[in-house]
Amino acid sequence: MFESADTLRAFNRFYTRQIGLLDRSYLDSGMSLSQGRILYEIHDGKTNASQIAQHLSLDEGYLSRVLAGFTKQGLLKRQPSKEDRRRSDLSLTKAGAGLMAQLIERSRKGAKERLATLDTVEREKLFAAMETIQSCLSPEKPPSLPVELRDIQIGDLGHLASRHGVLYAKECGFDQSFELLVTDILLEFWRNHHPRKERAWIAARGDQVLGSIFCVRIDDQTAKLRLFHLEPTARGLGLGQRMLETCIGFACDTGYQRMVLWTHESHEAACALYRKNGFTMLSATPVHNFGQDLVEQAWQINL
Amino acid sequence: MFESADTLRAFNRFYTRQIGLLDRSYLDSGMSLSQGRILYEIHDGKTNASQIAQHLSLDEGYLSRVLAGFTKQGLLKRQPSKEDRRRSDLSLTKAGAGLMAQLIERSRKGAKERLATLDTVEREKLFAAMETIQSCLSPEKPPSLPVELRDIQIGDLGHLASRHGVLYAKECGFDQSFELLVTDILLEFWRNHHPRKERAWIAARGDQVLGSIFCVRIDDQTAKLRLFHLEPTARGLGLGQRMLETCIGFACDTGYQRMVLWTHESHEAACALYRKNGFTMLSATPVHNFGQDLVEQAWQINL
DNA sequence: GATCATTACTTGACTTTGGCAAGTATTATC
DNA sequence: GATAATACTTGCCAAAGTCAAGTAATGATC
Repeated sequence: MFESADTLRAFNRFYTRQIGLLDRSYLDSGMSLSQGRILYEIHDGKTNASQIAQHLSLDEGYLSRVLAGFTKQGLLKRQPSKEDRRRSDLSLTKAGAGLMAQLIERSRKGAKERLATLDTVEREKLFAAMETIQSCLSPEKPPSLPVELRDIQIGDLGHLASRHGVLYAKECGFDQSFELLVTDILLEFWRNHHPRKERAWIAARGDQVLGSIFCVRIDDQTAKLRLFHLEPTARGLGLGQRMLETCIGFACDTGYQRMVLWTHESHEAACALYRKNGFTMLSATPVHNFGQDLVEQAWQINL
Repeated sequence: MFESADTLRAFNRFYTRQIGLLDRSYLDSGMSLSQGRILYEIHDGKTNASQIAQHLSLDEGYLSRVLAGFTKQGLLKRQPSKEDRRRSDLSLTKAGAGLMAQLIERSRKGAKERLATLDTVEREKLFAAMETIQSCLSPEKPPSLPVELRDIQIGDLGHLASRHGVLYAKECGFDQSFELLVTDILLEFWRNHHPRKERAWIAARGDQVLGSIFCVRIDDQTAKLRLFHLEPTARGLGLGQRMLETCIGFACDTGYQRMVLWTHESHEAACALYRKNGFTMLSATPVHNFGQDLVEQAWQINL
């Protein structure tokens, strides 16, 4: 059986090979990969041996000898540290810095060659992907951005219409008319919504939109829940519950007596959530809509 | 000065470290990383030594000795191949397969631990990123999908509105009203466009939308070019020119006498493209629109 | 302020890794 | 049927890397 961990393992194998190609005789310098990495770390500002040993997880004995070798070749200066006389302060000599500059140039050239087969679009995607991986796998990774429920902003209208259209097409086979309907609803909301009695929340992490929920006014006593959706990848995190609570809470605070909503029988997860939160189903009607046979349901909750 | 190649280099360093952590004594098996990789390749179905040597870029001499070692330890069976008697067919013994299963289990456990800190959304992003990197950097990578100019489909309406809204907000400081206007135009097009006299093209690579261009009817003699845009990452590939040619070509074939368009002075790249393709500017009018002071331009070409 | 533990290295002794070149048997190619 | 190429194998060797023990300095504890 396939496990998601295998995806990570496959990538590790892939990138191990990728790096292996750069390996033997680091950039034709006659240095090993390890030596090159050590020199790079000094160039990069590491000033003592144990830092480097830890960062690259190298044996200190081996490192010690490599550093002695560098010193002998005139690439490295070592001075006993003033703060801590056990340590040596490491710094490159002119020759060392010169060599490093050469190596960096060569490494850049290699990287450029790799990138040459890619156009701008692919390159952007590649870099974005690399950043994602680094931020996900770094042990010091900043705790992932919190999911916030924010107000609607530029770009959301179209994005929500698009995602509703695509997801309902994929999951329920809806045709284009559904996207148009959603667009109409969104336009109407933007142009005419009552700022205090109506509100939309976008669930977002950073600039990634995960879902939406709207509360709109039917009359002074009745609010309507609309455009509730969650991206498939964001399901199962309790986010739907949080959004629903927020929306019901707003309707309560605003003074509505009840909240209604329309949905379809096939949305089982959503229906379960409505029921759990105190909604009851008022009616179920077979209809043909958006190119599909559906059972439309009306739900209500007293606030 | 920073070069984009440095992004790749930094990622290589990052992942080298990442892999280095798995390195010494491969998963506590007493095997080196290389040995572990070799065993894995046999498990994975490689049946002869030169295949493995090539895949892992290892020395054949070294490989030969490692395989001899495995055989001695009872992990590996080697039989002279029937098709080619220079080769040996490699396969794991029961003991070898058992060890491999253990190692895979251990490796999975490690991978799971890594992934445990991530939630579903982040994991999805991580896997998508890994796939991107593999497909970009694989030497055998399928030549990147071609950019096609396709018809409009479900999800495009909202997506285009959103991207127009966001890009114009970012690049020109436009306010929300622009996204609403674009949405109206798109809705109108979807609902009422003349199937033979009007047309939209979406520039897309796979499921990634790169830009759009529309040709709509003003009257029997006059076509109008609308909603021409390119994602920033897709600029400089000659794609704009291709889209413009396609659009003008369609207007010609359809029997229009001329094509008009509206744009703003600040869109210098687009204006240059229009001029290059035979458009002339008819008028320039200062206006206040979308929250900005703009110079609106009308352009025309005789077909 | 003496003692013990820890850190930052160094050194010696050793094993493993893996590169290079030369050799053998087999197969492909012209 | 000669020549070239492939699929290994073997010997030789240097470099890479490990392990354990040692020194000197610092930090922690009572």
